[in-house]
Order: sequence, then C-alpha cells, then structure tokens
Amino acid sequence: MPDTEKTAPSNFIRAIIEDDLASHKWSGRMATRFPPEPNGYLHYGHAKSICLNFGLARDYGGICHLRFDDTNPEKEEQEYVDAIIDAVRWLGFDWHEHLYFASDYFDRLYEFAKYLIAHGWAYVDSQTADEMRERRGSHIEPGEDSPYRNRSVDENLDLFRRMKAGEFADGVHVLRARIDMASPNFNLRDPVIYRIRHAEHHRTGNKWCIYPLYDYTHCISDALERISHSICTLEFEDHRPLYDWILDRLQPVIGWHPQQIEFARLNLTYVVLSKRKLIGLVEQGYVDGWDDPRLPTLIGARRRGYTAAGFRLFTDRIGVAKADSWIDMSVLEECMREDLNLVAERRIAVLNPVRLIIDNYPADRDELCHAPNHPLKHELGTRDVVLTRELWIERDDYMESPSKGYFRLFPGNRVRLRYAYVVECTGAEYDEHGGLIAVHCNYLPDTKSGTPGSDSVKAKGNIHWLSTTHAADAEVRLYDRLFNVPHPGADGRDYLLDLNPDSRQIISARIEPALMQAAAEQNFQFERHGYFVADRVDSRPDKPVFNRTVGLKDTWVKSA
RNA sequence: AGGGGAGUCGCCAAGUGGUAAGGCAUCGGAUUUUGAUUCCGACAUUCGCAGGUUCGAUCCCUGCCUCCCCUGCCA
Repeated sequence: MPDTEKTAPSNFIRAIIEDDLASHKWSGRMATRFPPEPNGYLHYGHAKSICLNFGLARDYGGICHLRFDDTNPEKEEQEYVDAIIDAVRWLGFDWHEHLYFASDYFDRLYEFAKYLIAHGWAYVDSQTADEMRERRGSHIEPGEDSPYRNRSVDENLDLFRRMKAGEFADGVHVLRARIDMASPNFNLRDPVIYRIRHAEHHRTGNKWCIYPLYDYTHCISDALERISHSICTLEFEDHRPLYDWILDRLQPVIGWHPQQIEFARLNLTYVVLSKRKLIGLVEQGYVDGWDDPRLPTLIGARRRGYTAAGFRLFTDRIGVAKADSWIDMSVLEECMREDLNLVAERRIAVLNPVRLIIDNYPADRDELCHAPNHPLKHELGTRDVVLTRELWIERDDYMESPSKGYFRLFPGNRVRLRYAYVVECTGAEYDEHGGLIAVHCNYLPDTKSGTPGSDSVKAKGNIHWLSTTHAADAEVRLYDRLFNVPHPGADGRDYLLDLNPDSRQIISARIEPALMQAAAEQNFQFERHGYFVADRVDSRPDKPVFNRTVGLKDTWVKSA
C-alpha cells in the first residue's frame, strides 16, 4: 500500500478504537478480522468490509486476520476459499500468518459446549424443527420452554457425546443454549448452537457429523484469536447480546471478550448485491459467469479493469456509519477514473471509424508523430504514431450541420489532429443512402505539433486519428451498467425486468499498433473515450481484447 | 409483550451544550493539443417534527413521525 494513500476521515469506529488505545483497554492490542463464509464470490459490499477491517488495522498499527467462517459443510467449498484469498490479496491487503478457519476450532468449540452443558447453560433438545418453531412464540407473545429443557447435565452430556459419535440422524437432536424463551430478542430464545449434519466438510472431511452454528462459533473464534474489535454489519446488532452472553459464560476458560461493532452495509445503485440475485443472473445466463465484468463481484470488477486502489479510495470516500444509505454508482465510477487517470498510459483507438482524407497530403508519405504516454508523467516517454493521407477518425467527430457549440469537424472548420497538424474541413462524401463514407480536409503544413510556431493557428477542436494503413483491429467490449434503474427490483418488481439490454456491446475497433502487445490486465486510457483494460481471460498478444472499464466524463454529451 | 437500530445540504458524512468539518455532485470562472485532467470561487441562519430545560440546544428532556433489521437446525 503506498504511503501516500490518505487515511480515511474520522468515523465512529475510529473513535472507539482511539479511545480504547488511549485507555489501554485491550492491553494495547488492536486486532480486527474479515470473516467470509466460503460459499460464494466476494462482491463490492465485501470490498467495503475488507478495506474497513484491514485499513483500520493498518492505520492503528494492529493486525487483521482473514478467517473463514466455515461451519456449514453443505454450502462451502475450497474453490470459494481460493477465490476469496485471491480477491483479498488483489485488493492489496495482507493477513501475514493470520489465516484462520473456524473449522480449525471445532475441537475446542466442542469442549466449550460441554463446559456450557456442565454449567447448565446448554441442553440437548429433541424437538423437530417444526416443533421448535411453534414454540418460539412471536413478536407479541413469549416462547414456550421445550419439554426437554430440564434434562439433567449427565443426560445432556451423554446425548451430546452420542450426537458427536454419529448415533443419530440429521435433525434428531440439537444443542441449545439455555437462555430465555420469553426474551423479546429472538436470538436469546434458546438459540440452537449445534446441529447434526452427516456431511463432508471441505476441510475436516468426515471427522464431524455435528457442526456449530454461526452465533456460537463466531464470538468464540474472535475471542480465541484475541480480536479486539469485531466489526460486522447492522443485521447482527440483535445478535450482540448472544455474542456477549456466550463469551461471558466462557470468560473463565477463554478470558477474552472482543467488542462487536456494527456498521451499515453498502447499498449501491444500478446493481444488485444480494447473493440470491447474483446467483440468478449467473445461473440463468444473463451474464457470462461470476467474473463477468458487469457483475458487481470483485472478480468481475478486476476483469472489467476496476482497480484495487479505486476500491480503497471508494471506501474512504463513502465513509462508514450506522445509517442505511445508498451510494450512487457514479461515485464508484469516479473513484476508478481518479485512480486510472494517474496510472493508465494513453493510447489511441477509433471505436466507430470513418475515413478522413487529407487531400493536400502526399499519398506516399509516412510521417512520425510523437504522442506522450501520459500527459502528467513525462518520464513515461512518448511513442510514435504514423500519419498518412488517409486516416480513421470517429464518425461523431464530423457533423455536416453542426449543432450549437460543436467545434469538431464540419465544412469550413479547423481542428487539430492530435499530435499532428491542424486541418481544415472541406466537405464529405456520402453513399446513395445518405450514409457518410469519408470526410475531406486539407492540412496546414506549418502547424505540426512540437514544431516552432505550430500554435500560430488556433483550433478549438482536437481529435484523435489513426492511419488506415497502420492501424490494427481489436475486439472491444463496451460495458455499461447492468441495470438501467437505480434500484433494480424495487417495490417487489422482478429485478430481471430492470436489466439493461445494452449493458454490453462488442465491436471491432481500430487501434494503434502499440496496443497489439498489451499485457493482460494492463489498463489504458483510450484518449477521448475512457479507460480500457486488456481482458485477463481472452486477450492475447497480437489478438488483444479490450474491456471498457469506465468512460471519461463528457460535458458535451451531457449538455447535448 | 414486542425488541434492536437510524434520521445533519442532491448523495455520503464529521461534529457536539457556545452558535454546522470534509468529500462527491452541482453551478460559475481560469488553464488545457483529451469537450478529460488540473486550478480557483460559490454551495445548510440550519441538523425528521412539536414542545420543554438553558443565557444559549443539532447536541439534554418529553411526545410524535418516517425508514431499516429480527420468529434458519444460514452466515
């Protein structure tokens, strides 16, 4: 991480940490964790959490663990573990040796459960799931105690041991915390902490047939790792009393009790971040897979050309608080532009070509023009582009009858061919259907960029171009937002109805030869268009494929 | 017998009994061989509403309104 990266502004979590550090509350320790469940791909919302947890550790001289919350063998897979590790690393963070799995704690979790049973704080319930639900009560009435709630410690211990030994089928018994069936907080109405699942776990194989649940596992994992600040999203606020209840009981044997702090999860316009909806998009083929550049997954973002630094900037910019809020997609896009503007080398591509013929330029002439690779970083040098009599220019850089304020090519107007000469437009040719075939112009010989006096002739317009004899072809994928409304699926509408049918357009573009050797994942700015990246999956040297990451801001189309 | 949270500029978001940071967006203007970038300037007499306490309230008290979360053997 560059030192130049500014740290985030003050927020309530930083205030808590600063107080704790000042009061030496955690013996000076500062440790956070990012605790994904390996049951899917990480999305933009996770990026907020990752940047928050790792960023806090970085800024306060602490550490951030990467811990997989892998307590549900039926949903979790190694493939996801690997993808998550890649994604966190890609975002620029390092957990050093602190890579953990809740499943590594299964033995201790089991012992702690026996401790709870021995103290009368947990019991084996033998009701069916339906019976448990019926007795759970509701918002206006308390729950009823299970008929098994007062089994003896010995019987509970025996039953629990036999659950572990595999003597019972799935669902026959569960271990529950004995708290309060009348609590207004449902999480305290004797929550289940262990269930029987005869399923193979991606890490522990068939060693276990009982698996602990989240509420029981998470707090203990945090405590065992000596986490100081356990940061999670708002929906876990109601779980905090349970988190505290368990660690209070286990205080004598664990001796550490992290503080759970909740923040508002990310809501972003023009995308969906719910796992269910993302799965729907992938499985029903609306996108090409989990790494489709239009999907708000981190693997998709990476393929689209979004940068890790852009995500970090985004996280700092949106802040963190407890109020539900919606961030507009344009904020994320602007963060990407901001980073890309600094790092992306400039190149030329003509996406929608039409011929420009310089009538007074010799047909046999090849002239080198020098284009800087970056306007702000001269140390990045220049490259040569060849000027010839016949060029490709953008179709919309010519207007037969210019609208008000238009200052590109139209009969009688002058524009500068970027890095080359000023030309004066003389007219255009059309086919029998009125389609534009070619634009004609004459160049002004004394105006070549970089030569003395080249600025004597002023031209407000400045257009990019490529020699028709030297340009190469490349596939370019123009990505746009996946949905065309800010809140897909709002008010109960089917979110698929809000899909943007033009979220991807694949075209064949003209590119400058220097682009032919683009390395996978190399970011560029195609001048006057936007930021593009060589596709990390399909791009090949000599056969590059570019994805549009995000367009440049354009105050002209906005006013038009 | 309900419980837990949240409401400060268009979007985020600090702040806190002493008279509303910052960012983004927007609008002006300058610079510019990208209609980009950069730069400069403008941008909440007001903090969900109504009362109260106080010399003084966004902050404390009371009442109300709106929004979000909670009855998986998911996380």
